[in-house]
Amino acid sequence: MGKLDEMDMEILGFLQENGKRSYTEIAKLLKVSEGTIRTRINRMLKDGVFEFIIHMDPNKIGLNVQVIIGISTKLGQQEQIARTLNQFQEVRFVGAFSGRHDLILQAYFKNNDDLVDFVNKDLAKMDGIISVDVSIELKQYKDCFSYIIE
Amino acid sequence: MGKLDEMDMEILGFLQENGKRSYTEIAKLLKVSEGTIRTRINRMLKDGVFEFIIHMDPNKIGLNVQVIIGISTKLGQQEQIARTLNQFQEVRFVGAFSGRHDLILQAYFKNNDDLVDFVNKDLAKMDGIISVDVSIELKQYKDCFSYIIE
DNA sequence: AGTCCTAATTACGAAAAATGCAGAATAATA
DNA sequence: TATTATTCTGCATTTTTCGTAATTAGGACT
Repeated sequence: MGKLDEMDMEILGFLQENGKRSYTEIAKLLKVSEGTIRTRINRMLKDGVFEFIIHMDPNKIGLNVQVIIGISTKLGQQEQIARTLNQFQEVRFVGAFSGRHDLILQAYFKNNDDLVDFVNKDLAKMDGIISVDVSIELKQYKDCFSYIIE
Repeated sequence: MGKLDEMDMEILGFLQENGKRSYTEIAKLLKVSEGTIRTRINRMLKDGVFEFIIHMDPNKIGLNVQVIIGISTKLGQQEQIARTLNQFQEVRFVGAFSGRHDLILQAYFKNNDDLVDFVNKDLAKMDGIISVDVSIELKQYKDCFSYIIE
């Protein structure tokens, strides 16, 4: 999988501003042909460099309780716990981390009851969890997906 | 801003699988006209229900150090600190939380040096920060954007 | 029921974009 | 320089989007 060159990064730069930009428009901006942009975008998609998605506002679709949960796990059980967490639709993000918590996850719930059920039933059932540290989001200041620095 | 009905949620359900689906395709799937899908998508975009974006793999664009940082702030200075954090390109997410940390942020860096600079220079300069708890991502298990549960 | 009003849906032609490929240009290697 | 592989361009075809007008559906009210 070849490395990205300057033009690839510029294409990503335009797309991160607006995922709906057309090949044609980007081609005009970069003064190359439409086919060039198309080839490069398809290659990057194939290589998993990026994907076209939608970003929904959780609150607007009824997911009003957003949390970040730090989990300490018993040695050797981290991976298995992470895989179990993966399977929950409510869980948006799971990662293994160095630092205070072994695993950190982000999850969205309709309401507090659903969160409490998740923590007290689903998490409580899992073997190998030492401790759980729940942080409930009170206010969101930033949630952006444009992290190419030009 | 009206509430979303069943068809809106179905449209979001299709788009969350693939942000490139066409009006035409979704229309066929839901057995309505293309114009209906277009009208509804445009209304949801106007209302901020969702947006079309790309999701880049940080590692594939050279951002190999991903962190979650918890920050404890002095009373009354949280908002101002959050706004300062917003301005950093490296910072992808900032929220105010209940729990152990007042603010939690997610950020991506090219390398450890850039992370260290951010923590020891940028964060250290900010007034009102009591403590900082850096967790470095070792492995990502899940990072998905499909959180409509059907 | 019937009328009025509003919002949602459909229909359709025109413009724009995506797609599939062939051929030209470019770069890389021997 | 010749050769090969890769990238880029140009163009015809198909598909999608877009603008808009006509139609339909659903209330609210008499």
